[in-house]
Amino acid sequence: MVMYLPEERPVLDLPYQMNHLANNYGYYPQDCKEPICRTQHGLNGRMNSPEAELTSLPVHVSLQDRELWDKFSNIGTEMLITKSGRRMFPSCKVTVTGMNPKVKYVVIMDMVPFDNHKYKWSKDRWEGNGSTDPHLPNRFFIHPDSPAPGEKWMQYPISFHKLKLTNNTLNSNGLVVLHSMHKYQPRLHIVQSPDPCNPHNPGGYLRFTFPEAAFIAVTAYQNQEITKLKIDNNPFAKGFRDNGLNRKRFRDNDSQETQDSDGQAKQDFTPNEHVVGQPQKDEDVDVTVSSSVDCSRFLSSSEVASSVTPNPFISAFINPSTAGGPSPHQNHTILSLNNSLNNSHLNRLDSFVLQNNGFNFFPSPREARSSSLHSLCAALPVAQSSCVQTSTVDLSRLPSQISSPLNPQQHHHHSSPASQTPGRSIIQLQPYFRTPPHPSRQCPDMELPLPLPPKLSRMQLPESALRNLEMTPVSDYVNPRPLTDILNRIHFRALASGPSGKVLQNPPQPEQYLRGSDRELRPQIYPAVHEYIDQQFTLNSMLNSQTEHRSQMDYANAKSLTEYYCEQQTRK
DNA sequence: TCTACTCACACGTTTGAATGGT
DNA sequence: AACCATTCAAACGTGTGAGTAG
Repeated sequence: MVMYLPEERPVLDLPYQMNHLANNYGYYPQDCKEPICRTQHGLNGRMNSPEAELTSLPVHVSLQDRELWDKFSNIGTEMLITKSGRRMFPSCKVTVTGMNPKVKYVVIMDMVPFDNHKYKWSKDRWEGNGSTDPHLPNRFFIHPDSPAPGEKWMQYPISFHKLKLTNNTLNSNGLVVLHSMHKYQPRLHIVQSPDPCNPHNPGGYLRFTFPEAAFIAVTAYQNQEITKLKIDNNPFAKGFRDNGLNRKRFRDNDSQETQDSDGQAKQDFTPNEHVVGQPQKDEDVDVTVSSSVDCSRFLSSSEVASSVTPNPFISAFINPSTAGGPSPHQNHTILSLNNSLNNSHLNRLDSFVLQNNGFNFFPSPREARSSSLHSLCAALPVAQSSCVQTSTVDLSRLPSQISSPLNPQQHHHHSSPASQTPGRSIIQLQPYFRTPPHPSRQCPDMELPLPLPPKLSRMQLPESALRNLEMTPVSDYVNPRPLTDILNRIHFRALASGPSGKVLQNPPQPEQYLRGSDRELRPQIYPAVHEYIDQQFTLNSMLNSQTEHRSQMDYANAKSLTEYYCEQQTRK
């Protein structure tokens, strides 16, 4: 486990080191963890402690590849944004602990402004360049494996490497839209599916931000050291290593760079490196199994009513009769919500959905609108064993300590701005499961046939992990735990995506799965935090928009995802 | 002139279909 | 027929540098 010592982190000589917008709480002591929990009860705003499920769990999140992130952060991370979308490098990979292994969760990521400033690259450093452009509507990247049981989320790091950034506001291909020359930081949302056994329990909602993953969005790299770091660490950029000598186009150019014995350009940013307590590479044995799901759809507020297909995972439950069944490449959804979505707009959306579906599940459009986050989750499959309870949190009681990612010494306490945080912020939810869960939910998912896992990419394994595999003593091959772990994880993913693959003979039992807390490597731990209510509304609104689609669903006959796919298979 | 941005390009990786062997 | 390993080509991800717009 790697302990993170904020006081010892290097201070980057950049303007605007303080993060005024990112309600971020990465450095709370664990007992300061405060959740967001939404419920239809508890108007008093108090957290009914024993009843809280997700929010009462010791859920912690830690960012993976801290060594790499620190290298970038020490220089000033830049992320390329292009019209067609660019992946992040490093990508966000997080490990989660403390979830209920049996309860299903939706994991979402978005980018939030780091501060109120626009930047410009001046010679060799970033400088402030006026105030920020109007913030773009949030677009949320729902992890393609969502929903999945906590057991699965905790088993291996959750990778968001397929998240793409763009500066094209018109792009509707599932990209997260950012402003160039602005600073952002990733934010993770963990949303618990509500328990159909207990309609009064809408589950909970936690949110985490990662200040050391903050970056400036650029259309072209400004800092050559960042370029060099990317080339040296991103396998896709191998063609540019050796100072580009591998490239035919530049082969004739003489390089002035010093080369090491392997012909690799030496990195020269060491003066700024000050990585505290980072694991040695050889110790870094975490393995991330990437998802094979592709990103291609998103849902913006303006498109809510225009028949945009939501996440197939979700749509399978929204309308099982029309969903297309399992696909080798499920789309996942990015939702775009405009905070300024007004009531009239919402009313129009409600009317549209209700009228066009000829289906009046919601007692009223208003109720549909207020259904919020957990209405979406109600449509998601929920683990049989989940018996979560209702809880309420009084946000006004929560600490709001903010730490600057680049200058942690500047920790300070500050209370939530009155403009952003009402004294007591209670999110009310309406549960939509009105009947007991389908009897087939008595059958645990584990009994389903086990599809074969997709191929493991060498690139998705850290170099150290590869070295470990290559150097593993013979005796270790007798008990190849890493591989079984990988297969176990893939098994879990496959369960979530349907029994469409091949079958393994001995599917592991749930008890065999590693708990996240059992992992050896636990870098920076992020206790859960609360957020300002307006930001809650952003996600709230986002999920409301999905709720509009849910109106097609007959909740009385809601099926689990695996159940649905089983039916699809049987029909074939 | 400067800055921010777009695009085509070359190179490397990933992916899945096709093929052949057991 | 089923399974497995290998091969191959297309698709994709990457930074570069020339060109463009304001």
